[in-house]
Amino acid sequence: MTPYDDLVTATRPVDKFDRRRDELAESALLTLGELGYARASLREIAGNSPFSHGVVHYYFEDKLELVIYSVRYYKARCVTRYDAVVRDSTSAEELVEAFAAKLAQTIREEAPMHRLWYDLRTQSMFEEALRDAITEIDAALEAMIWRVIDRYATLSRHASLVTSAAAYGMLDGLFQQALLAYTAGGEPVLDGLAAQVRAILPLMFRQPSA
Amino acid sequence: MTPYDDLVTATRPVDKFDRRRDELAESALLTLGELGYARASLREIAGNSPFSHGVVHYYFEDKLELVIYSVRYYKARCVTRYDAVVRDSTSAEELVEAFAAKLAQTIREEAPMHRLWYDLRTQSMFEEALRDAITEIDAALEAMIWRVIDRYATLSRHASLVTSAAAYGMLDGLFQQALLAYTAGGEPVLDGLAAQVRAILPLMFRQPSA
DNA sequence: GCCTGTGCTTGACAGTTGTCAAGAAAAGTT
DNA sequence: AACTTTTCTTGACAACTGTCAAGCACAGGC
Repeated sequence: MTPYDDLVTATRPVDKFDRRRDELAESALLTLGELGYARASLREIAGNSPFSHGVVHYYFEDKLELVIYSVRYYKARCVTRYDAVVRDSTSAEELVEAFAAKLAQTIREEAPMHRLWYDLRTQSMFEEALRDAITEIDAALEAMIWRVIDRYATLSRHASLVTSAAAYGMLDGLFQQALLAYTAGGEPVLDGLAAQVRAILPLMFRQPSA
Repeated sequence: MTPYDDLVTATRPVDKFDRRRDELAESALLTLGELGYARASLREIAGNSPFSHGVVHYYFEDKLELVIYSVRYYKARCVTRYDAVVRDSTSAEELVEAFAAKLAQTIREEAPMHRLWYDLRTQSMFEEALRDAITEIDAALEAMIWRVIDRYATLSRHASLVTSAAAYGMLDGLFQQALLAYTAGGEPVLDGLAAQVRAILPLMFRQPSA
């Protein structure tokens, strides 16, 4: 770390360090997603990476820091998952359709990551050290869902009947249920999720009298 | 086990055996609820019981069998939790009110058991050996919720707009959210849960035009 | 070409885990 | 009272865990 490095780009050395952390996080997510938090040992994690098991303590304080860093690293990317849908939809019906499809797609394509998320969120009820990070990510996910709900309200010209927390809680429940069923039963259940969302989202808004 | 024992009561020895299993399960639930599935060791479990750590393998094949037996033992009691509410309510409003209160109460009084349940359900996505038992209990919980929904439909004379699975998924999501918040923030959040349920349950039925 | 510091590997550590066998203790039978 | 069976405890086992220190490899600066 020479002085003029800092002149060129103020955060160069940190960046290099952080790039390795990201690389490790990416590898860790593979194993964590496969085995879950409790059963993913550092040796197993390192085994699925280009590095040896000792390297973790060069880049992270302990296992917990690696896990938290990893899940933050993942979730940072995916809290914008529905933003394109929100932006591009031009009618409430189109929005619901695209949103439901995207929900099913992410289960299909990233089931292990979602399993890991629910695992960590549940562990945070037993392990206080996890709580802050989980709470923060959960809030970001709630905000993500609310952008969908709010957009629906705008497009349909109907005020939402539910709070942000309630909308997130309910949709998250359906999502988790679908993930569980998908894990046991595979592909077929995803159509059910889409159908559920199509049926339920409109109920959160003032109904056209019928 | 003498022959005439079987004459007196056909299942006597089994019952005695099972009574000890229940006793062990009850102790195990204490520790499991406190530490979660992964961190609750057999020694810790036995430590919170009148027995020593070796006794587990006299009554159970392995740790998994003990855990599954324990959670089954607990859930068998509590899938009837809302039946009195269902039976005694004489109006839809009264039903919602009593149901919401009961939901909050069970978080207040049995939070560790609920944490354990969600822990095990999540672990079942990683550990196939858990899946059958979890699936079965989950179905029983869904049926429990449906009895409430169905009763509401009868009392309010409005057909339900959601399926059994959807109703369970949504309410379970809200419940889990409240449990998480309660674990971090305590008592105050429970009022929020009751309010949410009051607001949301009616949305699952055909609305009075408004 | 030597030297220094960063990056990484290796091997060991102390502690914990589920499991089980050997036998003590208790209960039941004759 | 002698003997059998059931019940339970103790102590050991191999495997596995997170952690960390010692040292190798290899870059860049002199």
